[in-house]
Amino acid sequence: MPRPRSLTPEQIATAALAVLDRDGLDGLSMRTVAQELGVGTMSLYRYVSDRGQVEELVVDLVLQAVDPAIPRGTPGKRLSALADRVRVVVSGHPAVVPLLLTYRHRSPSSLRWGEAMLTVLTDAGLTGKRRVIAFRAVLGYVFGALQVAHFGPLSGPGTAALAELPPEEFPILSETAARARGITPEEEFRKGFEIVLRGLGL
Amino acid sequence: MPRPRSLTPEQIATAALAVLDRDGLDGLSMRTVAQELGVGTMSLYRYVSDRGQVEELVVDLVLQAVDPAIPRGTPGKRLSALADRVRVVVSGHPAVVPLLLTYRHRSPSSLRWGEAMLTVLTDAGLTGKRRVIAFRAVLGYVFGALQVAHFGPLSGPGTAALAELPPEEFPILSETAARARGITPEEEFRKGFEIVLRGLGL
DNA sequence: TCCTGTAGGCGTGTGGTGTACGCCTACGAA
DNA sequence: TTCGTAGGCGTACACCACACGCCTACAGGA
Repeated sequence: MPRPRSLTPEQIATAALAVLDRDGLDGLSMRTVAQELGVGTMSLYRYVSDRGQVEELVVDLVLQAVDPAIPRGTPGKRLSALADRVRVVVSGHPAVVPLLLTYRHRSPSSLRWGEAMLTVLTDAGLTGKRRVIAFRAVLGYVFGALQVAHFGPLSGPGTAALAELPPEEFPILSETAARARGITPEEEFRKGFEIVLRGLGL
Repeated sequence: MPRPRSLTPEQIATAALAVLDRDGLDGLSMRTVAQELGVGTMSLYRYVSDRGQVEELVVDLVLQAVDPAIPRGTPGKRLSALADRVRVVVSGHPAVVPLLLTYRHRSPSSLRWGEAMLTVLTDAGLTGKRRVIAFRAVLGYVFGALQVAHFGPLSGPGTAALAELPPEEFPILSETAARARGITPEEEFRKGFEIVLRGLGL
């Protein structure tokens, strides 16, 4: 066999994540990733079929850092801990947030995390269609909340602008936005997830 | 004053939405929108500062179709109806889903909808920090669920692939995915939202 | 040691993108 | 009729993803 491969998918993912962390999503391109690896742009195509696959690799690399082991405690505590692990890991790489929903379902790490969540839901007595709905609702909340927090953080200019809205037209929205300043992303995510848990009866 | 303006923001939004509905998000570009309007590409820049503003216009155009009037019924019924109006409107233009979370907070129509949701939450007795958390959780669920449904519908190839996963490694995930086939987006969204409502005590 | 087939590295080219710049001109007011 | 303003937009540039095909590094066989 001639010419052993010189790049691993993991190296590509690591390089892409470095670019993402440094220059954001706009800075991510085949050129910049190749440059980060010290390799020609077209060489990347020996290892991935297109840009989407690079994004897929980087999403999985990030989610690999989520420990899928099932924590101890009540079902509610277990689910909270599993969900919060995703929040912690993702908040370390905010630029990947927009990619999460697109590639989540193709990431093996995400699948392992999903199996863990479903295991806890099953232990809690959920089966059949109810379990499907519960799992999808949790998915929607977790990834939706991460994106809402990313694109419009409570301690950001967006919320500040809402607080300045004319009170005669938006009385409650402006008041609520003013009240929101200072709530941390961690508290927002955790208490929001508690609402979902309560809805599940856990 | 010479040369009256020949394009309105609404016309631009309508043209962009037509492109989006016809050719999807990938088909949306300044060139295609200009062509749709029968105008030169650069002429658009007399009316918008960049592509992002076109996307903003189209998101608001879509959300304008959401009636922000507060429905009758219990608080739970009111919130469900308001949320479902968003789902119905958005499902008519699936290609805008990825744009929603990015531009939601700059859309006047979205603000009016938010004020309506908050009004119901307030009528139900929520105030202060609890109201902030509740509102953000609802936002996270609504927009997250729409995206989850868009990128990985239960009756789509993604879920079918999950059902084929090795049962020894993903016993519950594969079983749950198999059970998911045939659940409509409407049912998924509505029952998921009921979980959130129950968590809010409504 | 040399040869050779395979597959990695990547330069070049194509058709797309967003948008800066600056010319031409249609138009309303004087 | 003239003139100033602002709309319309052609051209150009930098960037993008990626198809194609050449060159060459390498491992195994002779």
